[in-house]
This record gives sequence, C-alpha cells and structure tokens, in this order.
Amino acid sequence: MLRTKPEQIRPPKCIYCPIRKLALFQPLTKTEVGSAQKYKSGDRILPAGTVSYQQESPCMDVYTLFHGWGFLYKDLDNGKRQILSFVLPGDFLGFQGDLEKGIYQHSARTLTSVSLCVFPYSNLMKLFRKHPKLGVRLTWMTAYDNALAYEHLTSLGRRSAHDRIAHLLLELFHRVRLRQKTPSSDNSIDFPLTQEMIGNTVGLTAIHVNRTLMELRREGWIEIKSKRLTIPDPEALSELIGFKINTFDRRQMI
Amino acid sequence: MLRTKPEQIRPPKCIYCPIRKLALFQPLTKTEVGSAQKYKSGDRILPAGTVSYQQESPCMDVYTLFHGWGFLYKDLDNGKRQILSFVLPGDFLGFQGDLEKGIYQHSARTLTSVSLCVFPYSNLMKLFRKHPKLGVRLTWMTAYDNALAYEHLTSLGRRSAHDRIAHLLLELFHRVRLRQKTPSSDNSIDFPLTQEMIGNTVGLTAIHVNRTLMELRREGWIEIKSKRLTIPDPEALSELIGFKINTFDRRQMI
DNA sequence: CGCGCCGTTGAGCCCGTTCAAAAAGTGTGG
DNA sequence: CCACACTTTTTGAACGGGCTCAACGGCGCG
Repeated sequence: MLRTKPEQIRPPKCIYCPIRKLALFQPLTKTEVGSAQKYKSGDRILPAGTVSYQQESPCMDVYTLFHGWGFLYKDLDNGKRQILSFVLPGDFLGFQGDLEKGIYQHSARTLTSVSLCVFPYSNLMKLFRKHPKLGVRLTWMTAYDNALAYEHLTSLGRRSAHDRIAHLLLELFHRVRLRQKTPSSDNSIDFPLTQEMIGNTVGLTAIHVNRTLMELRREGWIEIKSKRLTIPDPEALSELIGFKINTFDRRQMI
Repeated sequence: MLRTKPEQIRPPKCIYCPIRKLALFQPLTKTEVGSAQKYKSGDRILPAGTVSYQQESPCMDVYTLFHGWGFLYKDLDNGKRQILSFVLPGDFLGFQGDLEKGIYQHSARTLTSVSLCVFPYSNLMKLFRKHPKLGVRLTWMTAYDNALAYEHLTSLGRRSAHDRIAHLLLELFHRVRLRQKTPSSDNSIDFPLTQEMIGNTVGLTAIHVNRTLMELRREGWIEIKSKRLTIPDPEALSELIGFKINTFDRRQMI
C-alpha cells in the first residue's frame, strides 16, 4: 500500500488527468486544457511529513494536489496546533487572495507522500484573464472550502467529543470515497491520521480521542486498524449524529 | 443611535457608493460600475432580528450588505446554535458556489436593521462574463472569509474562554473601525451583540461568557455599556493573547 | 535487539456547564 | 410618565466532560 513504499506517482499531462473533474481545470474543454497547461510550471513530489509552505512566508506558487494527503494547520505561540483542513486529490491549495503580496496565514504539510501540480502565483492572473471560467471555478472551490470550515466550526463549538470525532471520520470517509472509481465494497478507506492529529483537528487531547475512539469501536460504529478506517454502516452513523452528507457532496461540482 | 430608531438607510447608486472600496465592485472603473449596476435588482431593508435566508432553501439572490450588522449561523437538531461569522458593510453574502441549484448550508439573520443590495443569482454568471475581474474579486473575498473561519477554528479548538472572547472582541473592533472614516478617539465601537450571541460564536455558555466578560472588565481590558464596546488599549490586549491583526486587515483588499 | 513513536489505560483535577433565581434593562400600551 | 412583560445580565452552588500527569504495551524500523 501507499505508506509501505514511497512510490513516486507523477501527474500526467493535464489532458489525460484522471482527476480533472475535481480540480481547477474542470470547466475547460479539451483544447482549452491544452493551452491552460502552459501556466503550470511543473510537478513536485514530497515525502510524508514535509512542509509545503509556512505561515507568514510569501506565496510564490499555488498547487493542485494530485495524489496523497495533505493538511493545513496553524501553530500557536503556546505550542498548540490546530488543523484547519485535510487536502485530498483535486483540491487547490496555497491561494491567499491577494495576488500581489500574499502572505500565508497558515502552514501546509504532507501527511502521506504527495504529488503536486505547481502554478507560479504570478501566472494565476494571466490564466484567469485567458480563461475567465477559471476565476468562477476557483470561487466555487473556495466557497466549498468555506462550507467545510463552517461545518468544522459547528463541530468544535457545539458538538460533544463523540459526535465531533464521528463527524470528522464520516467527512473524510465520504470525501475519499468520492474520489475512487470503485470504492472498496467493505466500506473502508486508507486512513493515515494519528490520534493526535484527530485531536488537533477536533480540539481534543490525543488521550481523549483515544477513549472516544474506543467507545465508537465498542459500539460497533467504526474500526481502525493499521491505517485503515472501516465504517460498517455510514448511513446509520450519519443519522445518529446528524451528519448532513450534503455539505460534503462534491458531485454538484462535477 | 442606530438602535433607538429603525432608520432606513438606503444605498445610493453604485457610482456614489461610499463603501465600494470594500465591496464586490471595488476593481471596476467608474464607467464599468455604471454598466455593472444593471445586474443589481434593487435594495432590501430589513428590521433587526429577521431572517434573510434559511438553511436548506435554494439561493435566489446574493447580497452586498450596505449598512448594519448581520450574521451567519447554523441551528442543530439538538436546539443549539453556532454562529459562523458576522457580516459587516461591504461584505458579500449568499454565495453558495453552485450557480445552478445552490442550496444554503447555513442561515443568515439581521442583528441590527440592515440594508442590502440585491443581485439575482441568475445574473451573477452574466456579470462575471461581462466583467471577469469580478470573478477574481469574489474569489478574493471568499478567501478572506475563509481566513476568518480558520482563525475562528483555532480559537474554538485551542484557546481558553478568556482568549476566545478577547479574540472575538478584537476582531470585531478591528473590522468595524476599518470601515469608519473617522474612528472615535476613545477606542470604542457600536456593539449590538448579546452575551448569548457571543457564546454561540465562541462555543461557550452565555453564563460563562458573562463571567469571562466580568473578568476582562475587572482586568481593565474592555468595557461594554449600553451596546457600546470600548477597548482602551487594543495593542496591549492583542499582544497579551496573540491576536494577529494581519488576518483581519482588509487594507490589502482596498 | 533496542529505540522511538503511537496507542492504551488509570487517577485526580479543573474549566466550563447546568440549574436556579434575582437584578437590571428595554419595549409596549395606557 | 408609569405599569407590565420580556429579554438580558449577573451571581451562586454543584456537577461533569475533557484535561493533565503518569505509566505501560505494541509495532515498525534501523
């Protein structure tokens, strides 16, 4: 599997890109994709656990994640860390709004080994001028990120540890499966998070995450073994904790 | 003041709009503004405490808030409410990404009496085709909302009640003052939130908000009286709790 | 085989909650 | 201008979910 060997999965030409439906170039026609590719400066392959960009530093490039898992986070003065979102194939990252002198407000790291498509920041304006559709498309994608962030906010603000964790697991489960042509029939996904990372996402201690995970396991809702997550009955669990699949359903985007 | 009489402040023509620098039409030239205004269908004036749109319902219009305070929120099945963000003059709201069949993932309400500029959802695509700059501009604004949401996430996930509340107060203080030509010299702003709303924003009980507010008051950091907030020394308070003004500084946008 | 990271479990404490009730505003109609 | 109803703020007392501190077990890797 993924984590045993650091395989180097390199993106093909944009025209042959298997995840284009999910990515920035989704609205383009085949011919347009050919010309748009010129704005891409290349690929970058990073091993697990490396920083792709850092809070406070200026944005030079923006990326489309082609393969692997990444995450965005903030480190606080007191040593605590908050994970802001997980980045999956097709997701766009590094866009900071200001095209002149953007400064990152957060950091990004790889969770597994990862391959990225790189777009120099300075090309972005040109790209949008050439293909106005992409401006709208990026707004779309940013609005989606926003909806995710809002969902996380309500989790942290108003849900119990049990429900927060279940919510996170269901979200990731759903997002990962949407990207698979043939989702495994046993309702399981690769799941590279440590319990500490789960805690840093949902605002809990790793220890309390562990206890809650044990509870969810005892209740039969989930199973996590050797970096694989199984949710035998996602619908029932969603029902139980009020998980609205709607927010996370990107089919509308495709 | 605002809350004593429900004054009806109606937006002028877009060309004369005093807050255009903050709003969607910022990048347009004067002539362009004239033509862009055609896509606006009119104004809407709402009294305090009314719903402007509701979770689950389809988006018909999008808005620019011209005057007053609004807020976005989610109501949960268990009766709890999470406030997602506060909407101030110039802010754009109601955009849900999907231009075909967008369904609101949250609700919006007025906090004070409010005036809105209304844009039919169906016009938005046309507007962007005519003025591609606005697509980029809206991405910009959505990315800003995202940065705010991420900041709130780290508050809820990793900060104490004391710091969360101080953070929120500083954020609103800063955002409001950025919109004033001549900010009051006593470091105060109109502040229409109840303590319960503060709680619904930062994930605390109204009761605990009260106790924390008393503490902040006793320590001399803030003062709240008759819907007015004073922060005598915002810089010192920011320093104390690690509030980074950067995230909230919209000058980059102007 | 030993080191280091990750997961697991226990005990006790504390921050923030819940329940309850009174005080202070705010708005309305007479 | 006052009386009344309602919302918001304030305060007290007790409970509890999640945290801290501490120790041990397991697994992957050099």
